[in-house]
Order: sequence, then structure tokens, then C-alpha cells
Amino acid sequence: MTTPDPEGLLAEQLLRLTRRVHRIQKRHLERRDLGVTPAQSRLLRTLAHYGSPPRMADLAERLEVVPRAVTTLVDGLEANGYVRRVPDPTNRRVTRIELTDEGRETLRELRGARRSAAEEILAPLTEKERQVLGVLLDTLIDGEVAKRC
Amino acid sequence: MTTPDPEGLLAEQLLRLTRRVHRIQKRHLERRDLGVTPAQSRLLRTLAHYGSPPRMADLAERLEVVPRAVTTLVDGLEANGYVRRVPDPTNRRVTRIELTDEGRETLRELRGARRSAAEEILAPLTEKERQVLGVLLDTLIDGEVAKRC
DNA sequence: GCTCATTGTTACCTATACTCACAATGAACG
DNA sequence: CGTTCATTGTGAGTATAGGTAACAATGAGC
Repeated sequence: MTTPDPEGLLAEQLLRLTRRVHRIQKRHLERRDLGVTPAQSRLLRTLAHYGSPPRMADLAERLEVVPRAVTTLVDGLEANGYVRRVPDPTNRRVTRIELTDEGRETLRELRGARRSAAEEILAPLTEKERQVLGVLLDTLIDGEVAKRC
Repeated sequence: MTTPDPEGLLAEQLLRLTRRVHRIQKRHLERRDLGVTPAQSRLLRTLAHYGSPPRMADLAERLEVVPRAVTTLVDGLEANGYVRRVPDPTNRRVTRIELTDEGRETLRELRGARRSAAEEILAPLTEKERQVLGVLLDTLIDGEVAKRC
């Protein structure tokens, strides 16, 4: 457009794009019919990065949401048998979240959904442009984290 | 990380960043205490781009949401006196949405909120990097639009 | 042993956007 | 003219994602 306001526009673009990412992601997830919402998918994916089952609080921090939000997500995933709450033997306050075999299987299928969704979104960009975009987004994300410390 | 999955990661980064944009935007809006939510702010801004008052349907298309969603947003803005619903004399089905003087005033204040929010988000990037990011995001957005036609 | 911090959860609220159904209106056409 | 069909906005209800506040159970420090 002709607005002399690149900064405001950037936020606008980001939001607009993400609404789209959400929609596309949701559609690809629904197509697989696994009963997994985008946020649950994200938690599942995050879970796979841990060596040993993390605590709820760990997940909350990693996902950048309040602990209460994690409870709801885990509830849904547990109802579908994708994760399991296991009590920590050394500290009875904490519950650790474990991927079930079914959860691992689902994760594999989700990877396909994620890939096709990403491909659909990023289609207009060349490989090189995608790399640049990745670096820029990383900078933004890390910048924010650094500020907090 | 070490995940050999740049495409899935990009979507992830985008979503993560936008959650943050949302939070920051919301905080900056609340600070001004204008009773305007992020989505309402976006509608208000969109409204300013029209020469003559658009129809609800126009706004829905521009905002890329279903018409029903616009109703709710306009309800909120109208309750605060920022916009006005005016019947179209030539077609009694359509309602046109008009910015009030107060709405225009609010828009000016919002610009400040938007700028400071954007500055906070984009702080880690140089001017040049911001431009590149803008172009890339634009490409993604336009690519999607082009595909639809 | 008392106080205080940590951990997850119950209960509730908000924002955003969706579908479906519907009433009012306009347009097309026999 | 009237019948049919498309357009336009909205009521009703739902889903997703997140947030706050209060709380009970537990652990840690002194």
C-alpha cells in the first residue's frame, strides 16, 4: 500500500499470515482426523524433544503459556490416549507427561500434516528465501528471550 | 535446534512469534485503555482505508473472516461510539460502517500503540532486515491471494 | 514445627472466529 | 404480477486458545 508505516505494517502482516497458518494447519489436521487441535499438536511435538518426561511446568515454559493452559491441552491428549500423566516418585507435587506408543505413532502422522501445511504456506518462496525468513524469525524470537534475561 | 525440518519449523516460528505479537499488542492497547481489542483495532484501521463507508461484507472480505465475525467486532466498536451503522439508501439489505469523529480520534491514539508495539517486537532487527522481512511476508500473503484467483 | 514457595488444578472469564439457520430484501424470469 | 433464487446481515450455538484467581497438596528453609 501507500502507508508510510512499515513497522505497523509488519505486525499487521505477521498477524494476517498467522491467521492463515492457523486455518491451513487446522484443515490439514482435520483431514487426518486424529482428533488433535493445532495447540495439542504443538505440545505433542514439544514433548518429543525431551529426553525424559517433562513436568507440566516445563511444558508451560517451553510453550510460553501459563501452566493452566497446559492442563487443558494434556487433558485432551490424554483422553485420546496420546500422552500419560505419571507421578514423579521423588516429588509428589509434580506430574510428568509421557508420550504413549499411540502418541508416538500419531506424531509420525502429524509430521506429514505439518509438512503439507508448511508447503502450502511457503509455496511462494524459494528455498533461499525460506532460509532468510527462518533466520529473521529466529532473530526476533531469540531477541525477545534475550531481553527477558 | 537440530531438527532437519526447516519447513515445519518455519510455521512453528511464525505461530510462536504471532502469539507474542498478540500479547504485546494487547498489552499496549490495554495501556491506552481505549476499550479496543486487537481485532477491533484492525477493523478500525481497515475502515480508514476506504474512501466511502464500506459494507459489512466488504470488511469481511478485506479482513479475511466470515461476515458473522464482523458483526461482533462492529457491535463492540459501536458500543464505544467509534463507528456507526448507517443504512444504505439504495439497498436496504446493506449496512455501511462509518467512522465517527471519536473513532478517528481513537485511531490516532491507536497508531501510537501500534508503533510502540511494533518497535518492541522488531527491536532485534536492523532497518534493512525489517525491509527484507516485510518483502518476504508480502510475498507469502500475495502468493496466497494469487492462488485463489 | 512454622512459614513460605512450588506445583498442578478447579472454576470462571475473554477474544476470536466458525457453522447453521433465518428474516429481510432485491433480482430474474415466466 | 408472483414465484423462485441470491444477497446481506445477524441470532444462536460451538470450538479453540488463552488468561486470572483461589486452593490444596507438598516440599524446603529456618
